[in-house]
Amino acid sequence: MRRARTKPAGERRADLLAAGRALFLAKGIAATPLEDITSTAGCPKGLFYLYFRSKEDLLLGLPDEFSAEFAGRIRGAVAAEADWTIRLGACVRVSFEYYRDLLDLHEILFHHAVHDAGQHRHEPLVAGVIADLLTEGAAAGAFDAADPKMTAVLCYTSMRAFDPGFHGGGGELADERLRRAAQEFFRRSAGVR
Amino acid sequence: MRRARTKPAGERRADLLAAGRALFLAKGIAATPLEDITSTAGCPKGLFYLYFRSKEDLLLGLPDEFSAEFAGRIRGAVAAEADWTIRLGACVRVSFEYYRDLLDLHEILFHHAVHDAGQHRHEPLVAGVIADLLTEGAAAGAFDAADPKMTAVLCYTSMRAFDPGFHGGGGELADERLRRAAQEFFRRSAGVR
Amino acid sequence: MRRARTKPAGERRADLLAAGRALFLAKGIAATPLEDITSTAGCPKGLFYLYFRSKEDLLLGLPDEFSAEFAGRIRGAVAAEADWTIRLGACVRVSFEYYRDLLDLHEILFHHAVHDAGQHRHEPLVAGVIADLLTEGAAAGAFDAADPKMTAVLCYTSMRAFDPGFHGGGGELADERLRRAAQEFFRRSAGVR
Amino acid sequence: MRRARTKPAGERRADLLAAGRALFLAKGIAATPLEDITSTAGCPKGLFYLYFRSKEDLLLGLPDEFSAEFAGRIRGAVAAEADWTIRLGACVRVSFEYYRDLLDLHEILFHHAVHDAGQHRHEPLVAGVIADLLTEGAAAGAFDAADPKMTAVLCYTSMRAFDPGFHGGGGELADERLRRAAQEFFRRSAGVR
DNA sequence: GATGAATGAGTTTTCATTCAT
DNA sequence: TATGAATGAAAACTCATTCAT
Repeated sequence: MRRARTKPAGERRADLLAAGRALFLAKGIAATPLEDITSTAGCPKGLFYLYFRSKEDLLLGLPDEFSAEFAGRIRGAVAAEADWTIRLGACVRVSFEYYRDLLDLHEILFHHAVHDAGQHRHEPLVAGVIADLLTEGAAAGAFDAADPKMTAVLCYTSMRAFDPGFHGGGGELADERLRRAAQEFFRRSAGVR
Repeated sequence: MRRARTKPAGERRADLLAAGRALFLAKGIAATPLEDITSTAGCPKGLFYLYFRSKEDLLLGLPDEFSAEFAGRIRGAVAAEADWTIRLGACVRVSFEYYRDLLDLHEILFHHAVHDAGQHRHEPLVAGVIADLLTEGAAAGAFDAADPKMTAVLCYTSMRAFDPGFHGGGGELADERLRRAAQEFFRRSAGVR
Repeated sequence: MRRARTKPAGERRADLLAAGRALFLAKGIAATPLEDITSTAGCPKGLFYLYFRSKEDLLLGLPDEFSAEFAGRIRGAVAAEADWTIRLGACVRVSFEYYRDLLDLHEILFHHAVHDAGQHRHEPLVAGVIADLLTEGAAAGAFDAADPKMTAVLCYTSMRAFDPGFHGGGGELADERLRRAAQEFFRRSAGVR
Repeated sequence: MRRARTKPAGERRADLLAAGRALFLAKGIAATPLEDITSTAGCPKGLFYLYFRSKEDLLLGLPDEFSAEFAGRIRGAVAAEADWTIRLGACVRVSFEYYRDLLDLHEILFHHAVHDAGQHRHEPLVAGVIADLLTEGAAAGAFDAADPKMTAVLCYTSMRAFDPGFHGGGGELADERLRRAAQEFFRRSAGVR
């Protein structure tokens, strides 16, 4: 029929969110006019305001989504393993992948938030998952981090190195080196026995 | 005399750079109109274009300044010590201080660069200093990092945890914990013997 | 049953008219989106167009209502009295009351009409009632207005002074003074013998 | 030279004010886009915001201008006469003229203000001038208004009858009748001896 | 050089009205 | 009949950059 002018509200909202996500990632927030978002989402400009109060409002909707997704991915990968060291490795692997996909957006949103709503409320989620991993691993006698919570924060922030931007055009080789270094880096930080 | 309208070119440029830095930090790049910069710098709007080709041009001038300053501070602190482990500690200490002052601007510029000029040209400088420290320390038999360069990148990125935003309102206590955890974190990563 | 979605057409129309009246009064015509009207009336947006051709059409429906109501009230009050001077007093009293309730809306509609449909078609009604009073009173030998019709117009317009806005926050005392002054004012204008 | 891209600030502001005045009068506030104002004033859109913070701000600038002008005109005409009854007549004549020119704008602004800033702060000025006339005339033994202040308010509001809209297309004859009736109306209200 | 008024393309946002369901 | 998502033209406002003085 190809009619479908009307879409379920949830889907429309998701389309707009996705369009915003893609465009902010590609060009930055300020450089993305609202009209680009709606045309990418395949809807007229005015419809945007049926789902979001303003451009700002769209921005506010994105971080939660991602932080939750990131945290969920790590948790899932960790839960799939039994051995603590392997769990730690899984955490690193998944994060590496995630950053490759979404870090930039994460960062963009993160920084936008700084100027606006004040503090970064979406970060702790991921750092918390890592902290849990370190704490529980320590309780199980597998790790030995002096201050799991703070260590988790440091581990979390170090992940930004996974952003391809950090080592020019190293290519696959550099990637592989980075993965390996990160695995070692996390193991040492966690104090793997 | 009421003259004094004229200022040495170097000073004017510096004033504008400083004004930009302060305002970008406070409100973000997109949210800072050029006029705010000139009025903060205390000069007429038109004068701006005598010192910079465009707003963008001002942005481009800032990162080098900071990256060099950061790298220089670390290098200085490291050089002031003889023992490798203490040098590492000094590196962490200085970085902590630096981030407290300037991280946000650093980040803002960093992210602006991503969408614009492409790759982050100012990061490697600092990561390079850390890499040198790890490499030289390893050569001296004090450290044992498998891949000093990559480890340095990870160490460098982890420093973002020093951003006060990362742990709500922890206050002095949390700061102290973080400093201590960071020292341990770096020592482990470096593989201090 | 959860039915009751349907309402008699007359009632729906009245609800919308009432909602428009209240909102135009509170915020002005231009500042009142159609959606506010329908939501205040408790009906979906689309339904509006079943009862009115356009927003403009709603506006057009309001003045007649009010002008007729106002004229009717005066006529009623006048008819209830026998003495001409008392009749004039009743006219003033009723007008005072009416203006306190509805002047603003009256004015809003009046002004809207100016730019739109051209001339104020609802004013003459009230002025006409006053003109009748003056003319008939004069015929009965009770009044002596040189030009009853024009005098009636002047009397009618002077009533705008009853708008509370015209004398700040005078309170009850100022109100009483105004009532008294208006009574005298009308008596003199009518040339009460 | 016909250059003159630049204009004295005062003149530009006045041009915009005048353009706004003319257009609001002709089409109403809501129906006048900002761009019409600037194009009428012969300047680009953006320049508007150098002189006014917003469209609203322009509106706010108009009433004072007019109320002062109106009051001034009356005062001037009154001062030019010696006899109190003639003074009253001059007041009516001048007001009649004024209303013919500017009433609509006056009214438009008046009503806009109602919804915005609340109370009509510009009316009292004119009513005050009339009140002075009545009070001083009474002191001189020429008038006899029971409550000069309230009577002045009633006289002032009655002037709205001068708005051509109030008697359809009566033409010159109706105008003459209205002038005459108004003169008589004011004389009676003032209680001319 | 120095100045700040001028410029106008580009953005966000609003909302009356339509229309598929 | 009833609904509210869809539509897009139109409006307000911003601001980097230019340029006459």
